[in-house]
Amino acid sequence: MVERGRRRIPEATVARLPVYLRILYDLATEGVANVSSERLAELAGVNAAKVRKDLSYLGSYGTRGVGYDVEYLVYQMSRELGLHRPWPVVIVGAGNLGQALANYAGFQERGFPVVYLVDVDATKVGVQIGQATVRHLDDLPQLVQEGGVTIGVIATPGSVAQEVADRLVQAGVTAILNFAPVVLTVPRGVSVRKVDLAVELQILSYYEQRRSAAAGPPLQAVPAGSRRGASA
Amino acid sequence: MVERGRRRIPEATVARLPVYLRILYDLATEGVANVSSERLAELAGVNAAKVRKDLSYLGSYGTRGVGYDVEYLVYQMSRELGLHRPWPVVIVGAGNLGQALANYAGFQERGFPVVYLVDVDATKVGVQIGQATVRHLDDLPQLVQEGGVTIGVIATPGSVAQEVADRLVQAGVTAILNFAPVVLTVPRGVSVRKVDLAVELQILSYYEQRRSAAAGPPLQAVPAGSRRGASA
DNA sequence: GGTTGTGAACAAATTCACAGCG
DNA sequence: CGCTGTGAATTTGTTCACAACC
Repeated sequence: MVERGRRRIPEATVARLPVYLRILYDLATEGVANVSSERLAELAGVNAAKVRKDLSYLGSYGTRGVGYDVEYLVYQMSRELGLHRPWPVVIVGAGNLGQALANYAGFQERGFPVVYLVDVDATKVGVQIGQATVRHLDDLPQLVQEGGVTIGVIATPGSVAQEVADRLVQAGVTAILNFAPVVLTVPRGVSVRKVDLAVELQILSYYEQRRSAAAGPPLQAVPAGSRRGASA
Repeated sequence: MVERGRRRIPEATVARLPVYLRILYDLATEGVANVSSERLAELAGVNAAKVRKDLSYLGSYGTRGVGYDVEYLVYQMSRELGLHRPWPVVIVGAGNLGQALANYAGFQERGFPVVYLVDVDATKVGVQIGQATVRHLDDLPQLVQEGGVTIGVIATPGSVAQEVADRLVQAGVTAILNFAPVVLTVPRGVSVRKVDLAVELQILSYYEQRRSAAAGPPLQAVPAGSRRGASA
């Protein structure tokens, strides 16, 4: 039985841990052995107190007066995020976006091998894209089973996204990353994260519009404004 | 002089408005003239009180006992988000992702025409992708000027993302959507939003790992768990 | 009657500030 | 002395619950 003292980590913190992790990897690669919350905060573009609080949810892995051991923190953080093992992924939708995602090396590198790319278009079936072969949507249950897939990525048009989600869940997938501009309904216990590219631009648009309304139209100097939708 | 009673809308609300807007468009297309906060909440996957509070930041555009006029709400919301005019976009990086984004019709449709795709690779220059022509990175200042571009999308490898951001800002861009897995540093007043695909998967991984640790490994039934990273 | 709009209660997240420890 | 870890204070976001109004 897998059992540990499982703290519940706040959502906001969970969303930041992968960012710290990437930075820690980089530091490790540069041969940096130790890092302070101050430095890590600077690299992550956040407040140092926030870093310390976030890391404290993992346990007390720092050393007072010194900082955090980079390697050890990478290890603990990876473990907590479940990255000690690969999570094979299936991408549904072999259009532009699906293909680009399948070709994106970052998935593979960070432990999310794209084992299958799935589409309804029979003419695409069999084609090799990145590490993945295109298979037919109807084979989903079998593929999920055989590939040990628990995470699905939806890269289809919005019109079919809900149906695809249903089929993914039916096939046994319990986590979905949705690129379709649609709000998905899934059973309780299934995780969904959404990436809506146009929504991101619309959010930027809001702050752009405010800028121009505030500063008087045709000017591009930056008048020391306050924080905007920035995550810099 | 552009001047209005400019309320400051909370960030969390700004991030949801585009979602409501898309739903309202769909409703309008279906010929629905009126919608209640309850119904809109259901479609957006949120709480009805939240919808009302969010919409109240736009002004009092509902009718008690009736609901919200769909067309009118679309109009007001678009105006507030700055969507009454197009925001031409330049995408930097003509790799897989950059090309997929340039081909994505949703940008154009929602008022973000991709006017240029920019790359350092001279062999790509001149190629037509979607509505955009590939141009050389060195032409950025000129392109931004001529195209009236204020929003840039970074679809390059992480290693050059900061430099690209600097050049975008230098060229006059004031909002950046960053797909590179890097924390960007930009001057105050420049908006940045980040989409990190691997980070999204790592967040899902956390909840997946928790699931398997909790339920005992090889099982795929859903034991009525509590809410997870879901935005369904 | 039905639904909005909003103060007030509550919850989550962030930041402060400092005791505790290496 | 320096930096972590964390209670306490503050800010931001969510939800409740109901008066106001059509």
